[in-house]
Amino acid sequence: MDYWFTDSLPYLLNRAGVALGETFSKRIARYDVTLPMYRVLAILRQTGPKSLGELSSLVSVEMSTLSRMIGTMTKAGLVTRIRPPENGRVVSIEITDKGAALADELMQIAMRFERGILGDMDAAAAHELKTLLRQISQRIDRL
Amino acid sequence: MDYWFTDSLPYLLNRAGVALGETFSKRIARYDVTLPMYRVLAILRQTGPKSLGELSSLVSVEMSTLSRMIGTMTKAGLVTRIRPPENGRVVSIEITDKGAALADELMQIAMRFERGILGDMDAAAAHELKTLLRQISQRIDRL
DNA sequence: CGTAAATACTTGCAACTGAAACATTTGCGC
DNA sequence: GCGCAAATGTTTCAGTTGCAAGTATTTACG
Repeated sequence: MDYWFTDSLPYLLNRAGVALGETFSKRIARYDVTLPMYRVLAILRQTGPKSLGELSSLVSVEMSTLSRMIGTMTKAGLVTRIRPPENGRVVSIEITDKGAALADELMQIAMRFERGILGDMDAAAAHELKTLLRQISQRIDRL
Repeated sequence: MDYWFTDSLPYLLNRAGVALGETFSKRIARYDVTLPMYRVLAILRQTGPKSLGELSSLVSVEMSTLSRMIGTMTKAGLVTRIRPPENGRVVSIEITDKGAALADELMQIAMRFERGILGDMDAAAAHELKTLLRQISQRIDRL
């Protein structure tokens, strides 16, 4: 057998992803935000308003799930749903001041978290890793 | 701001992981196996019987979830639960012949799938990627 | 040896998820 | 313009998940 499952890319990717996600989730739990919520906030904060569909693909979350999530985030005062006059079937999600402040705070935590993990890793290697991950995503999309 | 969320490691990792998982899940759906089930089968097939706890950490799935999953896999005749005489509180999960045959078939698909993604990527780069992913997991475990 | 603590797993329950059905708005062909 | 198909979100419902509590077995300790 020339194939070893625990050396396969999907396995290693999942393992690292789950571990990272779980650990980071704990760090932000006290802000009453889940990891996907943080991702939404960070993206809105750094790239401005987005439609549900755009957000869905950016954060890799099903649209139905995201729709509900935006509902609870709206109740929490972190984002607002806006129906743009020029296109009535789109919903534009915008971050509130409160949401932006929270995003800033959480991104500080994320920065430190990432440094803690990549910290003593060769900077070039870290960059290489990210480049490869981007390539993987692209290749799958084209598949 | 010297931090760009969509360039962060957890984001890129999640994005690639979700995309890979979704695509591969579709490829094995017709065998009536979910992705986590495939992982269980592959590990059992390649490394022999495992306790629930071991499996849980190997496949990154909660033990309660896994316990139920093993239940349905047992009903499907893919694995068996065995209570070893020497330690009655452990449950040893063993793969059946049917499960082994399925695992072999699915691993062939996984092999081709991985080749399709890493195919035209530099072999050294692919290896580097895996090494880095392993390092990430280790660093988090120690965190 | 008997009881308390630890280990390993299972189950109950509330919350969450994904697929399908539904609703609304837009654009296209005529 | 009018009807119909496509685009975009929302809601419903059945199935799944994770946490906490429960059960069973083994180990430790007085």
